[in-house]
Amino acid sequence: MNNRKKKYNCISCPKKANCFDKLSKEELKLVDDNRLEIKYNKGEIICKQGGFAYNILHITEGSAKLYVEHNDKKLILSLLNHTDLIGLHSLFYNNVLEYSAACLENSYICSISTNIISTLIRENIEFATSIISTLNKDTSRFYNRIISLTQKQLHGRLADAILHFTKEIYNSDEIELKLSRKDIADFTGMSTESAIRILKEFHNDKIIDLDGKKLKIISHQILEKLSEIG
Amino acid sequence: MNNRKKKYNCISCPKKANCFDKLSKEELKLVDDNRLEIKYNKGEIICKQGGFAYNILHITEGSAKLYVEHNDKKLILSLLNHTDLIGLHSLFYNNVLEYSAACLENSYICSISTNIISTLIRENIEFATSIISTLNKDTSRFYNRIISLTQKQLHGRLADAILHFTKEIYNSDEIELKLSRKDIADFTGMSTESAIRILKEFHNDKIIDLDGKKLKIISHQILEKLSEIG
DNA sequence: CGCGAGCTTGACGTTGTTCAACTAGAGTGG
DNA sequence: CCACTCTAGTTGAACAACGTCAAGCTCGCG
Repeated sequence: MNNRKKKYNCISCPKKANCFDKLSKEELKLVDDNRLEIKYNKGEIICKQGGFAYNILHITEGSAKLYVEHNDKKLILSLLNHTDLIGLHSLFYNNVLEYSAACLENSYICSISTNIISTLIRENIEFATSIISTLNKDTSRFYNRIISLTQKQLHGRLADAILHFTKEIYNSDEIELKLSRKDIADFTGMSTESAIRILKEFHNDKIIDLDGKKLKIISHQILEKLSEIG
Repeated sequence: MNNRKKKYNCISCPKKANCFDKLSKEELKLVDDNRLEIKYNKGEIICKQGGFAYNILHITEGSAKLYVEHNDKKLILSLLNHTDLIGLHSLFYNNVLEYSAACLENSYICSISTNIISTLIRENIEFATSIISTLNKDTSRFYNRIISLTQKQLHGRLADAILHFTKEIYNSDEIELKLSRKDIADFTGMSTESAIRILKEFHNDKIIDLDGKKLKIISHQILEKLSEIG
């Protein structure tokens, strides 16, 4: 499996997901020997809803969107970066993926067989509890998403999205979005036109400063308020 | 802790959640010795969003609704019966609950300290993987819920709900709902009035037969179609 | 018998989508 | 270098979906 030169290796990889910190050097070596490193271009699909879930994916470099599809409509559930693993939700449950993921920029993805991960879970209880912790963190994000999407109106949903991007994804008030307007609409569960209209409204009302994909928060206070009142 | 007479005991309990099948008799004894059995009346709250998550709850008899609250509005995420455990999503992650649960009828609830469950997870890897499986099954239900709630219109959402109740909760085409009209609305993310109107529409169109809380499916086909087209 | 909670109905207003047209910018081939 | 095309982004108007409000109803219960 090691027939291609890899850019990273698991033992020294500075971007490995948290749960891998629980693994010994020998265990990391096992992962390293059994992974593939794949380069994807912007827009390419990493894994597909309805397909087999044989691998756990890790974004070593780049970023991706995770989404579910229904009748040609998409809902982006989350944005992924190197802190996330894709596919954990199929472990010990089913081997069919319930979501798709696609790259938002050119990315390097590590692919590890679920067998390897399952084996490590069975052999290293610290790793196992860390996986449970990771799963539950994901679920926690779901609760926030589902409240936002079902209980709030467009302005509240968009405020949530902007706060999520700046606080949790980029950790900066001034960001360069990798999402298209349609992606923003798919993330907030509204039509593209509505997303554009409200973004412009926020801009005109000096809540944000928006120039193409450059976004800067001007008033945290108003965004938080909009998020709260829904 | 054993100062009150209990109606059930873990070793012989016919209704224990699946993951407890992985425990030895000694381990089940440990659970049995460290649990409380509490009788709740219909409508009473079992656990509260924002409160501490010190216990894992199991519905030994009865049923409950699990919901999230935001600005006085509720969204019922799922209906619970004896196959479910409440509180697993806080394990190894945080000790604050992200949802509430309330009884839909008079119920017996077992309360087990998360410490006991954590210990068992660390000591019994089959139990641990079974917990992961349970968590992932829950997440899978979330995917369906979030698609239903965000991508479908009222008729599709209500069709989803009816199919869910009959197929997954009661496993019968003819059921006696324990939910009020408002609960149905909270489950499908619509106003009470809309829920009533569309239920009546389904009744008039001979898709279901509805008399108070007695519900019978007449046309699976149309319900499935409505669910599909959204 | 009267009270109150849950249920039901119709009228109306708001929210958000759809549709169609238009614009700007990036890539392509002659 | 200039049409040409293609895609993403933008705008306004019409329309549909859905919630809100207010009123009336029903049924169980004290």
